[in-house]
Amino acid sequence: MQLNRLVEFHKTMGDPTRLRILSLLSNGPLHGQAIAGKLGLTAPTITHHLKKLRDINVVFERRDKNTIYFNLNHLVVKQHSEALKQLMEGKEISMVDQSDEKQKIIANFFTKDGKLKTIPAQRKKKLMVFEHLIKGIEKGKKYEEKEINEYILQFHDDYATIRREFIINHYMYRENGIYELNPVEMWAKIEG
Amino acid sequence: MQLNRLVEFHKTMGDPTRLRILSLLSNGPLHGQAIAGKLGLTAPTITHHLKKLRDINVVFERRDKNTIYFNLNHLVVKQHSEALKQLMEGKEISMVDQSDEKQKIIANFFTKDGKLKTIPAQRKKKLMVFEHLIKGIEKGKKYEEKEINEYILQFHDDYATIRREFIINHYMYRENGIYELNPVEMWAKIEG
DNA sequence: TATCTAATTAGATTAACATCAAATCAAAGA
DNA sequence: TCTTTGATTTGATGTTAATCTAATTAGATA
Repeated sequence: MQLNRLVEFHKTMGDPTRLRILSLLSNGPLHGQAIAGKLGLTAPTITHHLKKLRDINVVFERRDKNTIYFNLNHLVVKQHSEALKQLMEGKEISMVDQSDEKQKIIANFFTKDGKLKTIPAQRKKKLMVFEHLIKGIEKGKKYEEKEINEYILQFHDDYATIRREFIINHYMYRENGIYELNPVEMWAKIEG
Repeated sequence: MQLNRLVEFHKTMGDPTRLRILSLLSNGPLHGQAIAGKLGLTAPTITHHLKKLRDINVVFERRDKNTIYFNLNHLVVKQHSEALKQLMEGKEISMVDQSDEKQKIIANFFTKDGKLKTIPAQRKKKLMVFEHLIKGIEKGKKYEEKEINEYILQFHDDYATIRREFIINHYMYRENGIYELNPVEMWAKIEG
């Protein structure tokens, strides 16, 4: 987890209007005007806040005709909450003041706001990146394919490819459309 | 959990300097000048940030001679992380838009930033307040007395009284100085 | 094509806030 | 009492950000 991302996350959550928007979305998708109405604010204000919420990937949108429905992405919230708790337990902020070789390689493939620039071509590096991505997935929890897609989307548009790679390299397994994290021993080995 | 408190918490966490201070404190207490030195900032700046961190009870201080050592309070961080996750799961923001009778009584005993104004004299109300306070304690986890004190301190100065009440009314039990939450069935009953 | 609807952008206003230098405060020790 | 040391307060400065109104864009439908 990068310090920057964590700061942006909390800065975004530190506003009553945005928390209320998320609270509304927790009951299901809504379109902009509905949100504006329920909160007694104007449409531009809602657009403003939704942009910030999108920036940290905690909401995403689906279009239907002229109307855009905004959806909540629970996973991203959980991931950041976890990161903060770990920071409090003395865990290092990686890829910022970390000089470790492996961390440096990984950092090269991400933008400063945490997006994956490209999927590495080299197998070894690719696996390092996947191991990093998988960190937000909880052990022992069952995920719908849709949830996995939304989770990956915060890092990269091509969620289908990456989701497939998670399976191929045994980071996760799938059963009847339900995904779950594999134990570490099963993951593809990074040689060298 | 009140919306205001959650907003203040996240606003406070949404600053790189403050996250770095907390990261430093996770390795043990430090005094102001030490923090300033490590972060390359001036003393007034550190004072400024520590005040904000104290406001949300995520740090507390102990004096030794002329020097003030700042300590991290893990529990409060965990509590707020949990509250946010629950908000995302559709749980209501209590005591804000909640009209429920019981919630109203409780709300009367707290300031808008979550401090307990007084310990209720009436037994029934007192128990309601205790049930509210205990919400940040994790089931099945063992706590040192010191941790319990620090946890209570975020609500009220007289942590000794309240800690004792927790035991008397069977919200928690103590064994060899280690505290743990009791199952709900054991708690004192609120009649009426 | 003209029109309706939902969302966004632009620009303005106002409030909050991070940081620093200089001044002040408070406890300890000489 | 005087000095030292660590922490805080004050005031200034520059920046970020929440919200609104008015104007604009972009799809959909008639």
